[in-house]
Amino acid sequence: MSGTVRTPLRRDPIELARSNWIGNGWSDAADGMALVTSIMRLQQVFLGRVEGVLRPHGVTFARYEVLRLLAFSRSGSMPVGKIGQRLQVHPASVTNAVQRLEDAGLVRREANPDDGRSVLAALTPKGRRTVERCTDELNAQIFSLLPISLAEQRRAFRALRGIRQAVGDFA
Amino acid sequence: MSGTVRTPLRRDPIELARSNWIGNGWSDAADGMALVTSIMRLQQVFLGRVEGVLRPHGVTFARYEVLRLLAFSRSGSMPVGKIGQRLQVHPASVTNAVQRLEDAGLVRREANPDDGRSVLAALTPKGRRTVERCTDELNAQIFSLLPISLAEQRRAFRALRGIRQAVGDFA
DNA sequence: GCCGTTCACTTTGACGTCAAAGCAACTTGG
DNA sequence: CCAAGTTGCTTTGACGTCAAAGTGAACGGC
Repeated sequence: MSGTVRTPLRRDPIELARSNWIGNGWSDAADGMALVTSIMRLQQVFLGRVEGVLRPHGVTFARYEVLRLLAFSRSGSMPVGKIGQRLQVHPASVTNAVQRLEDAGLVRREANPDDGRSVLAALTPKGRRTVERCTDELNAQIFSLLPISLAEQRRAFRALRGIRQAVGDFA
Repeated sequence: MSGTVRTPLRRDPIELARSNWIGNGWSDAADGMALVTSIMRLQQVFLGRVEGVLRPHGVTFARYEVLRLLAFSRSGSMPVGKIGQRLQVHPASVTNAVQRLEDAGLVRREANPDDGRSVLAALTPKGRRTVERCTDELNAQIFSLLPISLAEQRRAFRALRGIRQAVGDFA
């Protein structure tokens, strides 16, 4: 969709919605609506950019996150269920991602010797090379180039972390 | 998935990732990574909550946004292309949403008398009743109850708006 | 007045996400 | 020690999103 918006809109559509909210007597919800909507929109923007960087490497953001997590782990492998907990995604999504990563030769499935129900996902050498390259590009092209100051990034992060904590994302 | 996370994680997984970033010498990208990841995660959380509120009304968030936009318009109708621009979503997504809203009797498609290529989506009375009920519930159950102060909501909104503007979301 | 281009929308296909159901392995109470 | 319940993962189905291709209407230059 990024490529579809020919002309940037004159006025911020979220400010417009906020005005409409206030005009309808919903002032007490206007700021929350604006914040939630902003988050929705930015997720869409960032996801598009991130996938643009990752596409040449043949991975999506969901799969990159799995690779990244495995690369940080001591052994380079982890039970599928634990991946889901750490990334906070549905088990079915992890199954899907690991399946495709395995098809691409970036990950190998192994039996868990400690638990016959569990499946380990293990990084292959190719997977490790891929994740390092992807990380370098994401850092260089996106994460280190956000168009607001570091101080503002940290402030925004802290505010959002407050929400995440309050909704029970972590203790 | 909300219902799938049994136990909140001990430590914030994003803080963990941030530590790993710094430990790997990617300090200049760590804050950006943390902010982007937070946005991704919160989108998931809020989308889940919003859809939970809307589900009993038989609409999804994507469809609700279309209804809400139409309800704010003078005539209660709008070309589908303009809907896509205002909501900043791909034309195919609008086609999809309008199709399902029409199937549910919440919207009617009409020819645009001014342009034979264009299709108008027009709110039906049932659509208008639905969107008002949905808005009331979203306001009461989500937007007016965010677990950070109004001041923090506004600060976070402004920081995120700065990003949205910088990436060309609006002029 | 025509032809080529642009524009508005739709269709198709790939992908990720969640919910719910299914299955096999592990655990627990009696 | 076995039946009942729980846990870890997979499968299936519905939905939204984007990219790319397709269709038909409108426009613009000659």
